[in-house]
Amino acid sequence: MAEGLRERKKRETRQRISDIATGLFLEHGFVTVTIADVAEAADVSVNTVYNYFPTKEDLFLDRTADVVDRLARWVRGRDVGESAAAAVLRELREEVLAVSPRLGLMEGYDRFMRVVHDAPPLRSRLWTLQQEIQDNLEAALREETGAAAGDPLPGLIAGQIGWAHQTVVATIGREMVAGRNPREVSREVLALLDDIEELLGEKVLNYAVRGDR
Amino acid sequence: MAEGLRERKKRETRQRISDIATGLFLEHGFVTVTIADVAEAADVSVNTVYNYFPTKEDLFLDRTADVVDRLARWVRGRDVGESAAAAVLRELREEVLAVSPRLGLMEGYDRFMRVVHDAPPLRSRLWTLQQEIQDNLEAALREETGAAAGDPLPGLIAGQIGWAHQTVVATIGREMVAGRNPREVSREVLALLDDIEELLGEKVLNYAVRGDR
DNA sequence: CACCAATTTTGCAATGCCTCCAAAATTTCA
DNA sequence: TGAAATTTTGGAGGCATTGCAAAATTGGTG
Repeated sequence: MAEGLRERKKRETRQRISDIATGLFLEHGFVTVTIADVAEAADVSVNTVYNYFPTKEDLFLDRTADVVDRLARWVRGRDVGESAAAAVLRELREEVLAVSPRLGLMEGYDRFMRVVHDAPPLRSRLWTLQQEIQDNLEAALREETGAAAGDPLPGLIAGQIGWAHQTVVATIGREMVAGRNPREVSREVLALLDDIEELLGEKVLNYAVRGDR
Repeated sequence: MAEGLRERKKRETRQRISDIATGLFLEHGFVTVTIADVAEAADVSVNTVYNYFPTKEDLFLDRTADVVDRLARWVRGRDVGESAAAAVLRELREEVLAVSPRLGLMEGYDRFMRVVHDAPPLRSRLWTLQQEIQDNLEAALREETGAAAGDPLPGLIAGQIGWAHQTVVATIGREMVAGRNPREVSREVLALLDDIEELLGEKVLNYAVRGDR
């Protein structure tokens, strides 16, 4: 089923606005660039920008749909005999070892993080994102373990796993902003992951182990 | 040395604005009430409000000076033979057992939390507060342990202890908003603290034990 | 008391995010 | 081609926040 001209143009317009906005933000910072600037550069009206993006932050932090499910997906996909925490640590190690851009291990990520760093609204947005990640993780843990409704454990475990993930991401961001190169940071974060695993309690590391069959 | 008339009036004006603002926010919510409303109710100009409070959020979240040091203070004051985490858990248990208003265990705290709950800027402010608490804790841990500059452990331990604290505070807030009464919540959170302690790793629970002498 | 200096309060203008609403332009389809 | 649906646009306005300079208040001095 072919996609209509209308849909295509909408998608293109949206993408163009997002790209131009991102470019401007990377160049001049988030606070400096106004929505009017973006609109003018994209050759649309200010209202059209608001047609596609509810807030200014959405212009910069667009592709976050897959990251909100990341931890939940990793947990649901854990191996037989593997716990939720172990699965997340394993996936984290794989990404870090592969110097994956998904975690920010890429050339130019420092510029991106710097923009976020000195724009409070963007940092605030990342916090709510982290919250969503953790909520989804908690929901996944509840489903996977069939925990009772009043059981606080899934929330607590989600908090611990979320902390580990958040710590890794934050460290990568900090080091990249500091000007380090991705491979260096990768090596360092692998060591950090070992430290993190050593800190986690047995209960955490053995929660929601996937049974046989 | 007596305090001049000028200083006294300043302090009084500031307090009056803060009180009136808090009252209005509790009554009508944070988003609904404008700064102009506050100014009019306090019988000052809008600019005078900004003279005392940098942002609207500061009108509601004023007295936060002591809370940013809380965890660091608790750690610095830990007993001989007691670890940092143990000290924080002990202090938390004492506050919860005493149904202390400092953690939100008081009649009327639900209204306060409800205002925060549905005002994104206020929640955002609380996140930065939590960050400050944790940074101060990390600094305290570094001082107390004399950890090397590059050692990631103080930061990680601060993260774990901060998580425990944050979890307790968040739970209290959630339950109070749900309409539960303080004593009930106190009992529940004591159980939660046991769960939390069971989840923490040995390394965390034994970090920065205060030596003899 | 009268006056000067420091401090505080206030008014005014402006910027920027964001919302609402209705008119104009564009695209789809019969 | 023409009506219907959709998108774009313009304009007005609310609100937080900032900057600036005038006006009011206060403290101390002669």
